[in-house]
Amino acid sequence: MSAQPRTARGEKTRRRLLEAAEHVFSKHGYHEASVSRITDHAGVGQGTFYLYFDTKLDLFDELVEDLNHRVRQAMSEGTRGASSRIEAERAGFAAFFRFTAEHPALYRVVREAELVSPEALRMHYTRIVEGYIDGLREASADGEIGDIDPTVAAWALMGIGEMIGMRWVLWGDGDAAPGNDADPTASGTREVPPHVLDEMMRFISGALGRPELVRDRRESAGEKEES
Amino acid sequence: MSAQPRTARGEKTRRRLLEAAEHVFSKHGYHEASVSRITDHAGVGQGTFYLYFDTKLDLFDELVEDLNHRVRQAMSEGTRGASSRIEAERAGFAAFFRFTAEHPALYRVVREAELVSPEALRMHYTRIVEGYIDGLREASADGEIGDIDPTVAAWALMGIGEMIGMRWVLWGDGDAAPGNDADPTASGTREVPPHVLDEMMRFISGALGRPELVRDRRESAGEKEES
Amino acid sequence: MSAQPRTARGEKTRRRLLEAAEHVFSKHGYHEASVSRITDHAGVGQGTFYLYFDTKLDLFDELVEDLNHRVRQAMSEGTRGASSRIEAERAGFAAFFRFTAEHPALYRVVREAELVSPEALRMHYTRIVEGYIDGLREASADGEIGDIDPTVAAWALMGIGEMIGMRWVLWGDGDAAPGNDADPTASGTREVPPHVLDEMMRFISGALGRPELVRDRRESAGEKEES
Amino acid sequence: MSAQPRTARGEKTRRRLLEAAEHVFSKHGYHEASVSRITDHAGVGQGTFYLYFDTKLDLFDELVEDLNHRVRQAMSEGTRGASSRIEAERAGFAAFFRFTAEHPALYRVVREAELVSPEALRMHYTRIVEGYIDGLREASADGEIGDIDPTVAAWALMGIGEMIGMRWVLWGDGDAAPGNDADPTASGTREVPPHVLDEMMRFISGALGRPELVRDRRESAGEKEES
DNA sequence: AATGAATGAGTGTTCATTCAT
DNA sequence: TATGAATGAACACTCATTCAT
Repeated sequence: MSAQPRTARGEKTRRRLLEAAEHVFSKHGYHEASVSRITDHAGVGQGTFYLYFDTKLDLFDELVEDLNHRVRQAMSEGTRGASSRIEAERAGFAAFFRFTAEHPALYRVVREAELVSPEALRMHYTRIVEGYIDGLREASADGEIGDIDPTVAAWALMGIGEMIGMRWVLWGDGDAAPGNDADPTASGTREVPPHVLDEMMRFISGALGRPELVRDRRESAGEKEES
Repeated sequence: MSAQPRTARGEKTRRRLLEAAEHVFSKHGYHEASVSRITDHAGVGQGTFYLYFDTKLDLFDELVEDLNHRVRQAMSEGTRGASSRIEAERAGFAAFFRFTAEHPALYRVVREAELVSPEALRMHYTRIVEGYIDGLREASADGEIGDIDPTVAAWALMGIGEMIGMRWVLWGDGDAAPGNDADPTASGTREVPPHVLDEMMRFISGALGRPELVRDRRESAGEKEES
Repeated sequence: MSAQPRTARGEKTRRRLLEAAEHVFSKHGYHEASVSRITDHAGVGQGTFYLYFDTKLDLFDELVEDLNHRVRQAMSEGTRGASSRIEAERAGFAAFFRFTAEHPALYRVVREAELVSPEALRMHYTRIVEGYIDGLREASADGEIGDIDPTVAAWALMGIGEMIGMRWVLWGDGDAAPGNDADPTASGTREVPPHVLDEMMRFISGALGRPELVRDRRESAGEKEES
Repeated sequence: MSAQPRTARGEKTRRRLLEAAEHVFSKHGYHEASVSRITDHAGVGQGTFYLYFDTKLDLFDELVEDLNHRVRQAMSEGTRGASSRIEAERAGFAAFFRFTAEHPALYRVVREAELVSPEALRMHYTRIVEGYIDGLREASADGEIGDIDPTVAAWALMGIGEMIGMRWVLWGDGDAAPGNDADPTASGTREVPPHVLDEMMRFISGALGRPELVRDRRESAGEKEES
């Protein structure tokens, strides 16, 4: 594993490297993000990198893990205080999208991980999914949702979140002219439009076996628009 | 675009390169798949590559496009003859998973595309999604499904398919020891277990607003198991 | 040596290649002028090149020789009918500059020849210089010029012509913004400004030992300007 | 510009590369002088090159500039203490020829520059010419030479020096068998024979409008020989 | 703890040339 | 006569990593 700093100064340097890495990875991806670019961005010498990380891949794995902690925390904070499973789901997705918008690295780094560090990627998804599964199981026990297989449902939810996030957060609302090579991060600040979130939640509510919730909201909402 | 061969011999060589590329890209990803590895695999000289493709990226784009045509064809063939939207959906997913199992390149190449050729990736997803949208709109007009926003639903379906495919087709059934760097293609021959497909379809049926179908099937199925 | 065409059609193809070569060499220099660029420009297949020339260098040598014939012819035509050596000299230089303006290849190709085909370059200069020497010797015998060593004088004249040509024909009049990478040929259409030619001839007249000619012209001209 | 070394060790390495480059460029010209040949000659790894120079062209430009400084310094040192303009001119040319003999790179590199880095070449000639112009203007003000246009005269002098240098320094005295591809540097150790320098100076003296100086020397010299 | 110098294997790409048709 | 396909050596350049200071 990578060496742990023994002093406060070292601790600071290590953190600087991690932050620089998130920035550089999220902008350029794993392969284009050279160690020297990272150290330049962190303002340290090139050799310093190897004081704290064994290899570039090492840093990558750590970054994925770190991001994983952070999304999950953001999501669980987002869902705290939700009065129903569906509400919790919605809050969780909203938190996920917000996090994605603020840290596009999540997307770019994680997607590339499939080919760079498959293990890290599986761990990442599995951990998030486990959170879903727990929630779904509880909700099922409480009769809040139908008796769908929580594992399959959890992976499906994971996929929905990832794809909707990519489509609306990462790419923007689709009218934006694509091909903005200049700064791929630029589009990362978008939000998922409210009606997309609404429709997505109706989709999920139905999926989880409480169509009445869906119908309720639909009736109260009155109108609905097309995307 | 890339130069077209003017003779039958050239045509054959070009196809050999494309096939080699699919193999090498799917095994190593874009960055590790060097041009020389591709030409070696195709059994041609390195210079020959540039007779048919301007750059490595050029070939990549063409490959993504080619795969896109092929999945979509596989899916539309799979759905031909389905008697309802839900049945069509199921057949489409089954075809998609089968294709993925046989061409793991789809996954690996496409996921990496986000960082290599974003435009190609957007095109890829967008085209598949458009097919979904059309189907959903028709089904909605026929009263077969609820009035969910077809665009949002389509992207959600795309996400579900991708994630379930990654989880069960690419990774295998989860008990398999991971970390098999030696030949990541190996796990690509798995199938999505039937009950996973069943649960996934129940999830989707509910989502699309015809819970009665769900209930029906559930009752007729009698038992249900956990993943 | 390079093969000679046996038919009229072959003769035409060969000439097309030579013309394309002059164009491409003069625009890009020897190294950047690939055989394929030449054949493309000539509108023939790549293999056709080797029907008429053994190597790229072969073509280069032939081109230098061809250009040499053409400049010398242009110069001797230019001097025909001159009533004095000095007048002949002036007419010769004017013809040389005109030729250079119309065929920038002369400059670019010949200068690069030093490193590509030294023999061709020596031959080129030597032949032109020999023409000068003959003329100077005659003029000296006629008492038209002083008794300067004709060989040294001839090389000096060669140098003057080349440098003035580069400075005023190739580069333009010096006020032109440099760095015109776009089309280096563009500047090749300039002329040597008349007063530069005048001053150059006064310089040469003095050098050749007939200062009275210089004085005469200077007096009749009255004014003189600075460059 | 290219990165500057931050330590003494780096400084030494950079200088080694510059020296190797002069050697290799002067022997093979820009195109044949591969980076690996240069680094081999310098005894450093190939990657080291890019620590100090951004590109091969970068190094080339720097080398041209460096050579330019050095010739001009050699020339101005050579002319120091000359008692007349004509004497200064002679000393300057002698210094120029000596430098050329010792650093054939001047010739080969500079001539190729026309096609490799036109800007560098123009700068090179222009700077030398500016030195000439200053000297000529002074001499003209002192009545030492006629009132020839100094700019035109300066370029003419530049051309004479370059051509005579090529003919007698680079090629040797003309009897030497040409075509010595093996080591083109070999011929670079020649000197301009004294009588060639004499005749060249008579040519120039006449050109600059002080024919009496010419006559004087001619009379005192008595005889003259052919080259 | 920190660094800049150094490296060499590796990359994508070009090109003069050969050859079967 | 003419061609386009094929080649492999060569090139400029990058980069993760090591090491002396």
